[in-house]
Amino acid sequence: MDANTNDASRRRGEPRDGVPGRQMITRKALEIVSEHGHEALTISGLARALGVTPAAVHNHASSKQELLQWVQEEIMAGVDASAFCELPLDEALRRWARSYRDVFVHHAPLIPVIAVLPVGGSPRTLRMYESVARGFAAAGWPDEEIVDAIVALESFIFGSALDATAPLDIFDPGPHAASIPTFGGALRARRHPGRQAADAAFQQGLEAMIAGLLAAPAG
Amino acid sequence: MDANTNDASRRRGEPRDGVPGRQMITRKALEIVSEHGHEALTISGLARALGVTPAAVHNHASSKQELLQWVQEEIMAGVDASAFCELPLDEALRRWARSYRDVFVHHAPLIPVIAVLPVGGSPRTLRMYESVARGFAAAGWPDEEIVDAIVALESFIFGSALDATAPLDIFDPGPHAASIPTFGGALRARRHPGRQAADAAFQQGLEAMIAGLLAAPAG
DNA sequence: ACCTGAACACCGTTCAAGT
DNA sequence: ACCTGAACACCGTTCAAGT
Repeated sequence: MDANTNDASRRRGEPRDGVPGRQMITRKALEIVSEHGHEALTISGLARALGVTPAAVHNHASSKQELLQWVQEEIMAGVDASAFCELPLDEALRRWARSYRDVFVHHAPLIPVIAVLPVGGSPRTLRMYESVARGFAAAGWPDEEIVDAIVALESFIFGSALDATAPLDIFDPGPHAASIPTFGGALRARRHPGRQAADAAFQQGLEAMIAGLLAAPAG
Repeated sequence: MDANTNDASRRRGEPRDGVPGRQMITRKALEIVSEHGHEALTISGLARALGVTPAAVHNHASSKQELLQWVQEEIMAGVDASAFCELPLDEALRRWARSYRDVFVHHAPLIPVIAVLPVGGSPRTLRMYESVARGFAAAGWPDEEIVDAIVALESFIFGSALDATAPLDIFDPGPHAASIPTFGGALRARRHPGRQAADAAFQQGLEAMIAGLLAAPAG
């Protein structure tokens, strides 16, 4: 039983007891995404969960885009980019990439929307990029190669997190199993079942990309 | 002027001249996505473009999910996985990955939806996986490593295509430019401007991942 | 300052009724 | 077989009116 249940007896214009504000709205939004997926994150549903009207939410977040930026800022707080000033580049990249992906696996359904969200509205995201860039620079990378490397890693991270949101039976060939003997055999030979499969693929790809990047920093 | 403009004078129940059917619906859906982005691909809008009611579209595709599977099957036809039976694995992977990404950059806004769509409904997608798996197997890869490698590459491909859909100014730091000296400098030092930036990051990442995978097939 | 209530222009989906 | 028309339960967004 939540204190924010809809109270139909409240008269119009009467303020609510708990000030909604950005903080409470963002918190509730993350709660909804965690429990019911990103398709459940609607202004209307959020307002319902807060016990107010959709128009009241719009009074704080002037658009759904702004609401998503609040969520982005909140989520990026979980990404750990602290290793770049203490560890060698490869180890720092490993830690950063894992925590980055973990955050988006935990809030998986938000990936496609946050991956294309401008970062200017999220100071925390900018600080993360600054840390990663410093790691590359400290390792002797030339300025003009750094952003491409970061974008490539981030693409892999987002793609992997996206993959982790796919249904477990995404590779189920259905009635066409007979036409894919090799791939079907490879599917059955996999070491890690269910949810762990996506993790294993991420680990393998991350090691490959880091090794490949650090072996050929000239692009 | 399209022949499919809405004809309000047609009486109810009267069949249309051009049979809509799966083929015409899919064609129109791709047209809409190419011209107006994936957010414009709605059953209602599609019906409007076809000059019928939304219910008429539902008569063929019983849900939006089914419509998207038709689109998936159509789009995957553009992915070239033919190189795996004629070229060395690394070169075949390069060709496949580039054509795969090109297809989804061309139909960019569909990535987040198709990336998590079960493949059982798309025979063409299954055939593609079979070709890639055969390429790995022919190169001597053990069965249990193949799927993870494919998934890792695919995650990077989807992530890169997703990145290509991001607004050009996604890295614009806005009022916080002063707080990111290193990253800001790296942004200005990039060799490739605008749309080419995403391509460059993809190329660098692809070479890194292929090199990394083929150097350590044991994962 | 902040909310309600009502409106507007949309969605996807279902289904009886028509031809 | 295939479509229309109407309905249902939703969206995001705006805005006058209330306190």
